[in-house]
Amino acid sequence: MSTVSLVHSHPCKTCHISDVCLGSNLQQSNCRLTNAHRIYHRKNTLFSAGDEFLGIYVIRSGSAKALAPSQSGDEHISKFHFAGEIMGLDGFANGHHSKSIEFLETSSICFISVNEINILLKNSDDFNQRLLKVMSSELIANSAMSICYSVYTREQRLAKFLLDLSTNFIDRGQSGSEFLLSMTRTDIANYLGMAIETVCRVLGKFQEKGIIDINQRMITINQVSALTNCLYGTDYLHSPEVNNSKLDLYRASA
Amino acid sequence: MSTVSLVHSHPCKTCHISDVCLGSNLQQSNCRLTNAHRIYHRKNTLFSAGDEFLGIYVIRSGSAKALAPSQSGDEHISKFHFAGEIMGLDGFANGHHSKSIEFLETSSICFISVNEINILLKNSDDFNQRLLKVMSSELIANSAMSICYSVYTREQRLAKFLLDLSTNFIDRGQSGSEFLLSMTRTDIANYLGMAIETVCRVLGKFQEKGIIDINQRMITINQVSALTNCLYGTDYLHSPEVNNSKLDLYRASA
DNA sequence: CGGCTCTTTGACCTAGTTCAAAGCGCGTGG
DNA sequence: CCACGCGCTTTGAACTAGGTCAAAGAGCCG
Repeated sequence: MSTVSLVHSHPCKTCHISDVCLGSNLQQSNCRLTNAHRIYHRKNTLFSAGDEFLGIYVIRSGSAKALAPSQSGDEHISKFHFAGEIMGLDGFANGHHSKSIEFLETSSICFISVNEINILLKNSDDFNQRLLKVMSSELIANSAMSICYSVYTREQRLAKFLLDLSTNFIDRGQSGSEFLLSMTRTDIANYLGMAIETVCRVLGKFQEKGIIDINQRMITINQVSALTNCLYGTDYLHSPEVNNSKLDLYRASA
Repeated sequence: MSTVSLVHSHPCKTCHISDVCLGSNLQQSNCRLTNAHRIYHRKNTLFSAGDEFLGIYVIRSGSAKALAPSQSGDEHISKFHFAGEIMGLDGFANGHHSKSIEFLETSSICFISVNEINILLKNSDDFNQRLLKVMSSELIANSAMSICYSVYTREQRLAKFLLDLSTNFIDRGQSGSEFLLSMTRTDIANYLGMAIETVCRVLGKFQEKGIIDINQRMITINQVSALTNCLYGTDYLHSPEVNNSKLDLYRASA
């Protein structure tokens, strides 16, 4: 099993996200990847729609948004990316990216070139399986988003958004109940397919009910159960006489 | 390069969809696949959400719908599948299918088992690349659907739906302007995230304008340009004084 | 012919958009 | 240190696209 060639490099085995990273199997072969640790800042672009597909990118820290261009000129945010996720998988289809990636905050990025990918595919069954797994998972996540767009109310969309963020943070060892949003309300509205005013109103309603506290970009989720109920249960929000402890109880027994 | 083992089999090189099929590279190795040519009928199920991932399925003829279950009990149609397409790619993520597949009409299916996939991945770079390509393309198509759900009006959704169907039929060598819908209005409504009544009304409007003719499940598209205008242009439908030849002209020069 | 599923049409109603305007926090320059 | 401007957020009021409800037509099969 050959070692991937390298220039400016960083051994995967010492990377702090190696346990979630697609490339973590590379530890075994003590491989190093070129271009690791490149830093980008807010509003920087990783690549643009139409750019040649040079490789895939692992986000080590920070966050970014994936923008799909539309004929009408404006762009649709198709995904927010967080640490551990892979960006650029859309490039396999035809050698060009169909979306752009723009960072929301200072972020550290690890690059795996097409050449390196091909070598890894040839030499590592594990890498091969992981890549398929990642792409398959993305397909499933997309399906979930489609359902969100096509049948959820705006309240449900925001509930799902907050819950997804929360589990995302938990997965990365951070607090799932208190975190900072790296995106603007406008970004959220765009991503969820609703008007920015509605985002504000719904978040306001959640806060009124005591389900969350929101201060600028700082979010505290007080009652996860109320959010899951909003998503899956019958209209919890429209029966204000039900108190919160009951909701929590209901969830625990469900 | 080894040959894939087989039981009841059919050589890929003689398959009528070999030029669009993922497995067509297998021609080179003169491989055969097990379980080829299994026939399913309307309302038959290929697999259900939660079922173990045994392999992927190529649809040789006919059509099917992919159903994503939701907590509320009802199902969302996440995709219609036609000849040449691969079904079951969602299984790579965790070894189980997240969606069900139900046939819309009598269909012929070719099965490629997990075992065969792994052998192919090991022995054929081409297969490997194709599989990534197919999944990446699916990711891109999903993004397009997300935009459709999140920002398009119901008219635009139906325009996109008809145009997509049309190009689909053309790709398979059939007429893109006259074809039979294999799905019900209810299916279309579910897929596009709208009420069935709205589907009827919009289709009725398209017909009134002379853009399409629709008779039961039989569709004739008279003016592709009007549909693309509906999708991308400014509100064509609300300026009835513009006649169709002008629209066609506009499109040709665009 | 009766019962079935699927489709169409009409009338009403509401969730969510659009438009308008004001509040608010933060960085920059004087 | 303050004032100004700018990007972002919030809130209110009016409007509408599209959903829901209801009922009737239309093909199809035993």
